[in-house]
Amino acid sequence: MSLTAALNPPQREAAKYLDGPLLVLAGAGSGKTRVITHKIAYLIGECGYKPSSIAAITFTNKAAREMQDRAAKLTKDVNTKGLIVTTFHSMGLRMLREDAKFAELKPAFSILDSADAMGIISEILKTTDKQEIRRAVSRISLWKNELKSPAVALASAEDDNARVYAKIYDRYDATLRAYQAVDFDDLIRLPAELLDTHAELREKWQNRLRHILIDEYQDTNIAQYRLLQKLTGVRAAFTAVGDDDQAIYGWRGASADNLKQLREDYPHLHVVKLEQNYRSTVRILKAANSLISNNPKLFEKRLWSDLGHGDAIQIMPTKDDEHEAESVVMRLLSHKFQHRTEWRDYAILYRGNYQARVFEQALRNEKVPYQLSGGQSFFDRSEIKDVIAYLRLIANSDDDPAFIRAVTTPKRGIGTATLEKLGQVAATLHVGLFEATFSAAAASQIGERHLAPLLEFCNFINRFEERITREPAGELLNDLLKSINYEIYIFDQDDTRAAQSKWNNVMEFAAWIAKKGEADEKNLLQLTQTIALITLLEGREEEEPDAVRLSTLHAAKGLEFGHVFLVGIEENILPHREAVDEGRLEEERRLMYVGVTRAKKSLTLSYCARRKRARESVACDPSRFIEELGDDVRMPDKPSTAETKASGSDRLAALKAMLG
DNA sequence: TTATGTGGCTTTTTT
DNA sequence: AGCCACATAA
Repeated sequence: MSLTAALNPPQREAAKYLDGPLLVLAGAGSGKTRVITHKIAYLIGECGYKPSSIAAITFTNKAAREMQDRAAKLTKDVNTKGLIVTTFHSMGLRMLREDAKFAELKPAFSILDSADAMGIISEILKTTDKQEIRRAVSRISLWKNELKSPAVALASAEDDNARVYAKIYDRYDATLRAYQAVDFDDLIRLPAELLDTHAELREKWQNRLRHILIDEYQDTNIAQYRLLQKLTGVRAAFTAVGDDDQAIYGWRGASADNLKQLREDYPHLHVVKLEQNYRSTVRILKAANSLISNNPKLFEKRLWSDLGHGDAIQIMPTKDDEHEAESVVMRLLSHKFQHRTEWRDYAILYRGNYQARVFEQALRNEKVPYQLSGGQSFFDRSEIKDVIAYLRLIANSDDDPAFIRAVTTPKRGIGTATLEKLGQVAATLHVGLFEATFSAAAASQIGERHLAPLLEFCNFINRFEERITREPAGELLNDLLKSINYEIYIFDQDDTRAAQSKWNNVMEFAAWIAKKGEADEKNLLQLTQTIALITLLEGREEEEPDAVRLSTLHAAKGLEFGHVFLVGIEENILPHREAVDEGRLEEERRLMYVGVTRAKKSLTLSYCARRKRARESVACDPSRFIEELGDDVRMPDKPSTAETKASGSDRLAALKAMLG
């Protein structure tokens, strides 16, 4: 039995094509992941590739995990051990750890998260204005994603404004180097630069990897593309799979131009189009096609489906955000009752994470199990970040942001004034805060009363540093938590309920470390070095297997659901106001397109007449995108009165009565 | 100098 | 509802 027998002709062509670079233009629901997993199976099972010579690269850890699962299932009789399935960022991290010295980094360098990055920028700019900081961070990020160094950024700056930002970029990068730290963008940019400048590294990696498959290619940026080019070299053995209509990461430096660029850079590029949609009904697909036809076309592509017409797309006008959440949940309940579906068949998708709150409340009120995806990561919670700060500092004593967080949490009598002084000492000596603590200058400039706790803290860290590679990760972490009295600190800080939840998170983290340490035979140092890239969902996914999914549109890409509710489909939200102001309407439209094409059987859109924003209530208009869905989808003539709060609860009561 | 309490202000998307 | 700046107490 051929490993590609289950594919349709273009899918099979894509899976078996090995004569050079391949671009698969795969519309929504056309079997992208299927092609990639089958190709992996084919390469290993029929072409004799070693699993470890194949890399499949995705954008999120979740997608990577799903791909790993599907590939493993498909190749039951084929051994996939060693197969590399990762995100661009973890691939880059892997390379950078291995070849850190070429980048003048110690192997235990730290990875700074966005909060750390914003903190550094805030210091440089001497401001706390979030808007201003975010502008600088995003500017720098875009430069990094274009592989532009601070010097190049400065040279190519066109006005004073850009020159100022370029100088900030320069100081920011110097700061990172001093901390022996990298940010998320560096995880792509530095490996790409290393391969560019070091032939020996190029050779090493090109020999190791014989075929690379990239999912969601439309969302790659220049740095990622360059990394791919350097990894594949002249053989250019890669399969890029993407859909320009689903490019939604332009703000992160991704550009569908990369799709065009491929054609120019690889004249022999073979292109396969997948146009049959196996996911959605004709009605949903028609609306999606109608919507996206308002965007200029890069590659001509016509999606079709033979899954029947299906239900009409529903539009739900509501009074305000609370009413919207209640109405959606109610409609969901009645739909589930009528169709005998599972909770997991439903998804509620929205533009911004903040929109989730009202829906969570409404779902909780009705005891509907739900799972929140995207949003704040487990590792972004303050209590987890506290613990990680200790680990980071133990691993890398140059990591000043980690030092500051750890030394002040829990409070140990060291405040801003002392840290300020220590910072000055460190700056004149050109060392980190940790090392500066032990200097003669510190002894002379910082009073005994404040220096003593500093020294005690640093010695404490040193003692753990000696143990970190020797003792089991779980035990050592528990020891650390006990030593800093973290539980007491947590319960002092918050009321019992909040504290308990925080402490539970810490315990969950500790348990996760212990388990991971044993399973992968990794010590605490090794675990610390990968933590920054892992998200909450990895460990918790199975807890609530049958639950309604709450997700941002961005985080929903690549997923599909029987029944989808797109909520808050209003001007200023989708499309987002700033996106409209800055002329980025097309990407907003693609975001809407991604939402529409998540649905298999039914699609419901909702919007509010008024919405609470900050403290006051503001009037809202339905999104222009609703009209663009085509004649088949009609706006109701006037805001429906059928679904007011009162009648809503009545129907809900009736429904509950029926359910007994 | 450090730790804690209060009032004003705010929300795009993610590795 | 949460975060930050600022003011005040220890």
